[in-house]
Amino acid sequence: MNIGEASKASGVSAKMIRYYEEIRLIRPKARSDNNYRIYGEDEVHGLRFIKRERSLGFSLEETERLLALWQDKERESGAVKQVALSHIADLERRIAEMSAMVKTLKHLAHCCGGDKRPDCPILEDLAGQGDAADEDCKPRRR
Amino acid sequence: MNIGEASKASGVSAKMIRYYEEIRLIRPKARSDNNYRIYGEDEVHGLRFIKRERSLGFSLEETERLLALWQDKERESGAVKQVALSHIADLERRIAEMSAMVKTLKHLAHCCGGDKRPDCPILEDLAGQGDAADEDCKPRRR
DNA sequence: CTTGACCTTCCCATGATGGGAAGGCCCATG
DNA sequence: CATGGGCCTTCCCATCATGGGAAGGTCAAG
Repeated sequence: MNIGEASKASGVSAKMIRYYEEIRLIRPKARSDNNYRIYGEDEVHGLRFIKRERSLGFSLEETERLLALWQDKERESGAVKQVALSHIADLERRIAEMSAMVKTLKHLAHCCGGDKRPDCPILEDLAGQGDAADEDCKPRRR
Repeated sequence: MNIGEASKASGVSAKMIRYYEEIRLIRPKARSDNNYRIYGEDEVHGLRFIKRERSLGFSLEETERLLALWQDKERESGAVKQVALSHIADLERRIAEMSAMVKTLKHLAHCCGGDKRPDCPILEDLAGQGDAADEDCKPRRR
């Protein structure tokens, strides 16, 4: 199987397959006479594994660990679970951060007339004059 | 004010102040005889504005737009609100993506013994043999 | 006058991905 | 057999926001 065929079979772009090789995640089974990379079913399976991990937000570093655990038939499932739990915690921390941003922004946007007038509590807050903790919108001049 | 003093006053690193200058977000008021950048209160205010925007997750591109609107006293608040709303939508999309990841991972982790045995539904899912839609955990051999 | 704490510019690195150039290989069609 | 198109190869560059560090200039305190 060429790199193009492996790409189609796995859903991973040829560019990325070469990159994963560079950082030692996967290697082609062999090179053909004309120096083309040759892949088999195992490699394609590995690529799909990587793709699924990436879609779950694992970094390539975590991916490397999980890939090693996957190939180690003697692994302890606790090791895998630990990687997963730590990743979950990381995701939840980022979600909480972004949710806080959304909350603040929604409050500001709610208080902003969004019309043709220049008064804008969003800008006031960004400029540090705002009072983001205030539940109510400041009265606007008419 | 030197770049170091402006950095302390604004909370933005000197490195970043220079970078913001390079991409034309802010400029020092002047250069001193010895070619040092000189900042005034206005510039520090601008830096704090940028910092607050970044902390709310705006990209530097959005930051540039909001900064221009901030400085434009004739702006229409609707323009600002639109940037904010679009950013909120973006954040919410990313939160939803990550929440879906967390949900899947939690299910998998819940089903994983996390012990010394090698059986691991997390790896099975990653390998594409799993059944992530299944609400229940598969029975494990004892 | 030395020392240390600043400042300047310039280059490099991150993480994951894509774009593109230059050159080689192979197959099908004229 | 020749040519063209579609692969493949390697190599370099760009992204986004940030930091690290080198090499060299400047300034103030001891």
